[in-house]
Amino acid sequence: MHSLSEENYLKAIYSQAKEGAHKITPTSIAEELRNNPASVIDMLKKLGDKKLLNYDKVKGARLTEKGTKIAIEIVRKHRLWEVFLLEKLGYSWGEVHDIAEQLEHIHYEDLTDRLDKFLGYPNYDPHGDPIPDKNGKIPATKWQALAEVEIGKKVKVMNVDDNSPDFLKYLDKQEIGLNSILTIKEIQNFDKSLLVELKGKKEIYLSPEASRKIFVE
Amino acid sequence: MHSLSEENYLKAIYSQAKEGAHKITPTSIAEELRNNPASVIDMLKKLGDKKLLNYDKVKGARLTEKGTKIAIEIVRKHRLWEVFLLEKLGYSWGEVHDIAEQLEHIHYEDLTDRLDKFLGYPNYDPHGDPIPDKNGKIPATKWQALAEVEIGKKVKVMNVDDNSPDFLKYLDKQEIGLNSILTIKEIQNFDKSLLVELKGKKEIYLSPEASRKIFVE
DNA sequence: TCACTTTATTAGTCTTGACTAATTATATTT
DNA sequence: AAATATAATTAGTCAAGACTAATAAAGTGA
Ligand SMILES: [Mn+2]
Ligand SMILES: [Mn+2]
Ligand SMILES: [Mn+2]
Ligand SMILES: [Mn+2]
Repeated sequence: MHSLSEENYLKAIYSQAKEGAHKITPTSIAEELRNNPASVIDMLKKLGDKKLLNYDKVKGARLTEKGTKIAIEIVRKHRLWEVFLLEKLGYSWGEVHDIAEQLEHIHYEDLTDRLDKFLGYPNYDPHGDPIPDKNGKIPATKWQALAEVEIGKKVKVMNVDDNSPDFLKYLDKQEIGLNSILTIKEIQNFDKSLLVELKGKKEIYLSPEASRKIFVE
Repeated sequence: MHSLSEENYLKAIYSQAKEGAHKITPTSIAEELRNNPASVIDMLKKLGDKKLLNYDKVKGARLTEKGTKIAIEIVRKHRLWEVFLLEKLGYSWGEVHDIAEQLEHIHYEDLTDRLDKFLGYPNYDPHGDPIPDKNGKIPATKWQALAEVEIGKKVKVMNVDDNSPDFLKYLDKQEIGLNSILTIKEIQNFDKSLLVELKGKKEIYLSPEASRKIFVE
């Protein structure tokens, strides 16, 4: 098996690739892992030796098939544990991420699949992120940032792009969660803030930053 | 928080004390952790500096109150996770220990107590070991080794003293588990093997080693 | 008591995965 | 193009936690 550190690197690189980063650099990885580029370069060398990725200055870091597979397994575990923590232990969606960050590194024959079964084979985690299946297949999702939605449209919240406790607590306070139904009432000209109607409840203003982190269909 | 390694040392020392070891030495700890006495001495120094234990050559290692508290928390987590793995994920009692060995090191506010609640506040783990409560209280148990039971007595299996997959698989094959009802039929003179009747099922021979690891009431 | 065996301890190394500081490459501005 | 800023890389260090080999201390048996 791979060390906790190695796994976190693979996951970080995978997630940047998934977000469409055109080049994954020591600096970008260091930022994500909150460590420094010199450390990252050491690790890139090591993971390169293990054939889990290729790194060169021009193309940046790219996971090999083997590396991708491992990253996806960790993502799968992470998201399944999040579901567990929310549904079975009653944590809020703002708390589950940090705990799953640890649980994702527990390895044992069959553990992930049993957890999956126990949870009833969920397709999405508490933040609306898709859970890879046993074979690493990930349901494609094609949601739209709330910021892109036209005025007047009625949409459903499917995903949030920022799992930080801060942001999620902010949404909790606004009473926005997954599956909330929103209608765009106004877009402020001066800063692109949105005025949205939260179905049946109230109207609220959302900052442009927030509206770029909320995905809907 | 303390490192995974530190926690494993505290747990090892705690468990030897619990078993009534009159002196806990670098060698005995090294044996339990499958590492070597020189490493243990380094760690004893470190844990001593942190006031988690006192070590001297004559008295051996003794946990302080603070050290004991931490050890009990880890034991609590370990046993609760074992219950989870058995009851919710369907692992056998021979598999749960190794997984719990990893899970016991996951830390997060409230996690243990929520798990406890989710599991319905169990009192014993899958091996019959008592689970410390929220305050570290451990239900006293006063069971008898099967090896000590008189001929003719009918007893119930309450605990097994060896959590290794090997031993537990051996018991599975004999169809002995927690709560099995046994009647001692014969004690072989030449080696103290027991002939026991497994209620309603069959008669089997148990080696003296096995009968010292099975606790009954 | 003396030789022998077992334990404890120290000293020195090693690996992992960080870090800082210095250096070299690349990009951006002027 | 030169000056400047940013990014990548190298070199050297460090702490944690392990190990081996060497030495010191206890314990045991004859
Ligand atoms: Mn992680
Ligand atoms: Mn998530
Ligand atoms: Mn452990
Ligand atoms: Mn147990």
